[in-house]
Amino acid sequence: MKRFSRSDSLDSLGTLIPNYPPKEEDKHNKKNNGGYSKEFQTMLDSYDQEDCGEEILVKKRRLSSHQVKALEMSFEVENKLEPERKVKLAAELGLEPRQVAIWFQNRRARWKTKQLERDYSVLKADYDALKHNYDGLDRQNKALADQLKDLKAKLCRDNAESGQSVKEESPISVYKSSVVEQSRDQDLSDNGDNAGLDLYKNLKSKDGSSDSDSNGAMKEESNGNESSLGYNGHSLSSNSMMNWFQPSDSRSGNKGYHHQTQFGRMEEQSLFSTEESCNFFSVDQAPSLHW
DNA sequence: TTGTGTTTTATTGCCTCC
DNA sequence: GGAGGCAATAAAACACAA
Repeated sequence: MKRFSRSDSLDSLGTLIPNYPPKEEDKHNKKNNGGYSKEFQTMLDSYDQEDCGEEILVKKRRLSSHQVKALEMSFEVENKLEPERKVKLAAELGLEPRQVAIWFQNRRARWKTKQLERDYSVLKADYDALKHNYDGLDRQNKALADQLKDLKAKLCRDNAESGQSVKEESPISVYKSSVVEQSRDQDLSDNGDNAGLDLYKNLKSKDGSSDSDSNGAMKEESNGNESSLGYNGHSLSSNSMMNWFQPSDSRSGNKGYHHQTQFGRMEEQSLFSTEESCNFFSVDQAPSLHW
C-alpha cells in the first residue's frame, strides 16, 4: 500500500492509480463507480471529506484487460523495455512509464518461473526415461546373474556326484582337472617327470573318451599348448591345485612353474571376464546421467 | 459471508553497467 | 553516481469453497 502525502496534488495520483484519470471505456464499466474504482472513489470521498492533515492511503488497482493485452503483446515482441518504448506504451495505455516498467519486470519474473517449470518437466521426463531404461537393464542383469549362479551350482553338484573336487569348470575343464588331481596322487608315489602325462594318457584310454573330442576342445581352450601336460589353458580356482605345482617345480625344473603361471593368467582372464560382465550393470553403481 | 489460497501490482534493497 | 534489472517481499485484488 502506497502512503500518499496529502500535500501531493491530485494529478500526481495518476502515477499511483492506473485508471486515474478514468478512460472513456472504463466509464461504462459497471464494476467501477463512474470510471473510478470503488476504492478510489472512496478514497476521493474521504479526501474531500476528511481534513485530518495526515496522509491518505492509495490502494493499488489492477490494470484493465485492454492494458494487459497490449502489454502482453509488447512483451511477446521483446521482453526487455527500452526507454522509448516504455514512454510510448505508457502514453498509449494511459499509464505511467514506471507502471509499464514494473509490469515488465513482474512479467519477466513470471516468465522465468514458468521457464524453470518447463525446464524441470523436460529434465524429469529425461530422467524418468533413463531410469526406466536402467531398471530394465538391471532386471536383465540380475536374471543373467541368477542364471549363472544356477549353472555353477549345478556344475558343482555334478562334480560332487562324480567324486571330484573341481569347481566352476566346464566339462572339459573338469575332465582335465580330474586328471591333474589324480596325477598328483600318483606323483606322491612316482617322482617321474611325466607322471601326470602318463596318468592322463591312462585315464583317456580307461575312460574311452574320444581323443579327438577332448583334444579339439582343449586345443581351442589352451591355444595349442595342450602337448605339455594336457591340463593347461583352463581356469583353475583351486588353490590346492596351484600349490601342488610348486613342489613339482623343484623336481621337474621349471615345467610346473610354467604351467602355474599359465594357469594363473588364464584364471585371471576368466575371473576378470566374469566379474567384469557381472559388474558392468552393477546395481551398486548408479547410472551416470549426462544431461 | 467469511476464511483461505492465488494472482497481480508495487516497493525495497542490492548489484551491475556506463 | 544514476539508471535499470532482479530477487524478495508486502499487500491489494480476486476466486472459490464451505
